[in-house]
Amino acid sequence: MSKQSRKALVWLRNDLRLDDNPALNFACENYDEVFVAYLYVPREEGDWAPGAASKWWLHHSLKALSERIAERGGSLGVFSGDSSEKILRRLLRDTQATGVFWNRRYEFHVRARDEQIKRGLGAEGFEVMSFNAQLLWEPWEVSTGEGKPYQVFTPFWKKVSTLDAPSRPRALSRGARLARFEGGLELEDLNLLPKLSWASEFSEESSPGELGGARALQSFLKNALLSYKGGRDVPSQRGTSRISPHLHFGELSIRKVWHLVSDVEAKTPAARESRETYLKELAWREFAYHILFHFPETPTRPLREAFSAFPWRTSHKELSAWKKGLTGYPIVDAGMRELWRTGYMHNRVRMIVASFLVKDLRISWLEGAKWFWDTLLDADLASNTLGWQWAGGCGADAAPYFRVFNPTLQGEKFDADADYVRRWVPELSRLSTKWIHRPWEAPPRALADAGVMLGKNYPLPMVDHKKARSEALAAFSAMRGSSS
DNA sequence: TGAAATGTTGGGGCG
DNA sequence: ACGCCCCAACATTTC
Repeated sequence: MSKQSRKALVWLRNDLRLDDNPALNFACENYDEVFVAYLYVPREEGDWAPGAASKWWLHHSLKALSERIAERGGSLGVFSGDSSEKILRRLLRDTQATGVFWNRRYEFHVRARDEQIKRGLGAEGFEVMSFNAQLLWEPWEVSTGEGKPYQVFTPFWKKVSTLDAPSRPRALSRGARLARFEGGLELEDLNLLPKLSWASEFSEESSPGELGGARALQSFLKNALLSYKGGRDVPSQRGTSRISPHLHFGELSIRKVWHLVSDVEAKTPAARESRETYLKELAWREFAYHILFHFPETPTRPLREAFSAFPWRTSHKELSAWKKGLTGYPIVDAGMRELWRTGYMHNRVRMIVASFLVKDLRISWLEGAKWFWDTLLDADLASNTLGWQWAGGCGADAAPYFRVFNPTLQGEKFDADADYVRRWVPELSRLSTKWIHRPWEAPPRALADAGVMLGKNYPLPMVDHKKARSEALAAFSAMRGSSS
C-alpha cells in the first residue's frame, strides 16, 4: 500500500524569505508537499494596517518571493479577504493539507487572532505550530530577577548578554521542492501600489526582497560596520546598515545578521566598539518587541501614565508644515523631505524631527508615529512605538522630557558641511556652510547672493526654538504638578 | 542618543 | 613681583 502524500501549508507573514525560515524548514522536513501562502488581511491589524510606504515594499517583496519560490518549482499563493481564518480553512480544504505552520508575530491584535486560529484548527486535528523567525530572544524568555519585564534598556542588554547566543541560521535544504498553488490572486489584485507617482524614487535607494536584503547587509559589513560608532551619526554618509525594512518584512533573518556581525573580525579597539554598538542596536529592536509584547497598549497610549495628562497642542496647520518639511529649520526640513521622497530617514535625523514635533511644536508623539507609519518603508509597530515614546519622554527608558534637541546645533554638529541639507533642501544649497543651518541669522547680502528669500522661497522658522523650549519645559512641569 | 546655565580654574595682560 | 581682572576652557548643575 503506497503511503499517501502528506501536505502542509506554510502561512507567510513578516517572514518573506526562504532562508532560515523555521516554519518553512519544519514543513519541508516533515511533509511531502509544501504549499506557501501569503494572506493580505489588513483589517485584522487593528489600528495599524500597513501604511502606504509599507504597501509599496510589500508588493515588491512578494514579487521577489514569488520568483524565489518559482525557482523551487512552486508558486506563492496570494489571497486576500476579511478573515485570515476563513481563507486558511478554504486553503486547507482545497490543498488537502493536514498541517499549517507559521512564524510568530507580536502585535496584540495579531497575536489574539493567531491564537484563536491555532486553537480552532488544532482542535480539529490539524497539526498547527508556530515558530520564531523574527527575534533573537522571545519577549517572554527575558525577565528581571523578579520575573517582570524590563522597562530600561541597559539592564535588558545586560540580561540578554548572559543568555545563550541565538541559534545559528539554517538554510532551506537544497532539495526542498515547493508546491504549485491554484486559484490565488495576481499580486496586482492586492492594489498595494500608490496611485500617484509618489513612490517613483523609492526604488533608487531600496530593493525589496531577500536578495536585496542580503546585498544591503553585505555592503554594510564590508563598508560601514567597523566605523559604525561615529559613522552612524552623519546623515550625509552611508554609515548605517539600512536593513530595517528587510528585517521588518523578515526578508533577512535576524539570527543571520547577528552571527554575521559577530563573526566580522575587528582588529582595533575602535572597530570592536563599533561592532558592539551595532549589536546593541539590534538589541534595541529586541527591546522594542519586548515592550510591545508586555505593554500591548503602547502604540496608542503612553507607557508612563502621567503623560496622559500632558497638554499636547493641536494644530493641523503646524503638523502639516512639519510633514511637508516647511518648518524653517533646515535639518528638520531636510529629514522630512528625505522621508517623503525616499520612504527612509536617517536615524539621527529621525530623533531631531521627532524632538521638534514633540517639544518645539508640542504636538503629540502619536501624530508623528502615525505619519512615520504611513511614510516609512521600514515602519514597524514595535520600533516606531518605542522610538516615538522615547522622543516624547513618555515611554520605556525615554529621554527625560527636559532633554530638548536644538535643531540648529544638531545640524551644525552632525551635518557640519551641510551636504545633507543641500541635498534635500535645494533652495538653500548655495548658502554658505556658516549660515545654512541658521538662515534667519544670515546677513541679507549672504541670503541674496544665495538666492534665498526667507518667507518666500524658504520659510522663516515657524517657532523660536528658545521660546518653544521654555514653553515645553513649562508644560512639562505643569503636568507633573497636576499629576502628583 | 542634549543644551543652557552656572561654577571653577588658570594663564596672561596690566597697573 | 604682585594682585587684580578678564575670559577662555573646562566642569558641574539645572532644566
